[in-house]
Amino acid sequence: MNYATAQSEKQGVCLTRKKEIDRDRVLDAAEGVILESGGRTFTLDAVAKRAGISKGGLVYTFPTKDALVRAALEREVTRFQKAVRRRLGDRPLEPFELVLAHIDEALDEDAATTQKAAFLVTALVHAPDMMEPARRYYRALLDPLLSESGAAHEVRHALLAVEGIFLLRGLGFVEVSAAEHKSVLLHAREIVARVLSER
Amino acid sequence: MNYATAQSEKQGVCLTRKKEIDRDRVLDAAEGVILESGGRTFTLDAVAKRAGISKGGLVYTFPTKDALVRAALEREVTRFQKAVRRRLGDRPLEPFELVLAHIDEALDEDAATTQKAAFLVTALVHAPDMMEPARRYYRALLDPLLSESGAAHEVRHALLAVEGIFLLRGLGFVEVSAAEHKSVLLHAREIVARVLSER
DNA sequence: GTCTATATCAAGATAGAC
DNA sequence: GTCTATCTTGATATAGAC
Repeated sequence: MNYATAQSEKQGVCLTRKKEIDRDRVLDAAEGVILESGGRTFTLDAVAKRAGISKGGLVYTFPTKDALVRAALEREVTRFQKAVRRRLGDRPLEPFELVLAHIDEALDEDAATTQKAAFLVTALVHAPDMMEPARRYYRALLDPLLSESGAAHEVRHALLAVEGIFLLRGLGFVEVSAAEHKSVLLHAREIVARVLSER
Repeated sequence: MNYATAQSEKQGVCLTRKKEIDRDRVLDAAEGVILESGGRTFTLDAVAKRAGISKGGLVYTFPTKDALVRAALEREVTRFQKAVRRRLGDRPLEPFELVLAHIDEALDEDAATTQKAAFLVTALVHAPDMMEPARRYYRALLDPLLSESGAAHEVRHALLAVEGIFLLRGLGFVEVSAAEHKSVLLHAREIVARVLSER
């Protein structure tokens, strides 16, 4: 059957055959549009144009706008999550160490990446029920800290400060230089590191 | 002239004449729609219906959607700002005390009000350049803390944690009970109060 | 000053050619 | 699998009656 033939052709490495739409390239375009326009002109046309494909091709790859937003958010969250896990090596996911790794990863990303992730928040407005990936991530990070123990208080506070500057800046509520942002993260890191060393 | 007559009739207390559209009622409706729908069905029709007026009447009162969003945000920010100022009485706007008053006011508001304000963030996506009121407020609050002095570090950190839980919760990234939210704010308040008393 | 009815336009989604 | 062209919807904004 030529259907099966087409399938196998698709899965192999094709240098000569018709190009397939690169999902990552599309997601980059989507994030780029959101980042630059702040969400107002976050339209399928804009994404397609930026990705250098037609709207039909875009819609074929991501059947709905929700699917596009979900994929963009999911990619961003899992990328960050994997980077955090990598820092922990094969150690178990101990709550305080998880927070420390989270902060360290945030410190390592440059301002542009931070901004990029923050503006994904904007996308949520277009598809508010698509934030499950982000919710899962934050739950793992924050839930263990919502108990009432003293040290958890401190770590929770540090984590919230990190997210606070991240969101305030990303949403455009405050203008904060990269240096000031970094200074906040370093302070938070100090606190968590101290708590960890004192145990 | 009957034009002047109509004007004076409008300005006086009219019990019998045709009612004038209550701007606050409209803004309440706008916030209600945003709050319940998360911004997706934040449409003029929805606002008009909720306010119990026609779309024409709505558009007459707020000529554009941007004007509506701006007014809603401005009202919310100035309301909060005035409440904070009231706490300070006639004292000058000393940075640390300002932060303390900000936290105290946030503590006094119930969860619903907090959520309401947080979801106004959603409205910003519809009119991103309308956030000047919020930016002004945050600038006054945060800028004095961005210096490098040690005490400012601590106060800044506390403030950011407060805003962090506020935004994470308001945007739906984490599910936090009212009690947990309050606990975070109380911890932050403790820190700022201690810094103030130690000076 | 407020309402009804409508023009206008843009965006998400579809159908069919290649 | 991707593209062009089109359909459909729904939302902003306007025009004109009351």
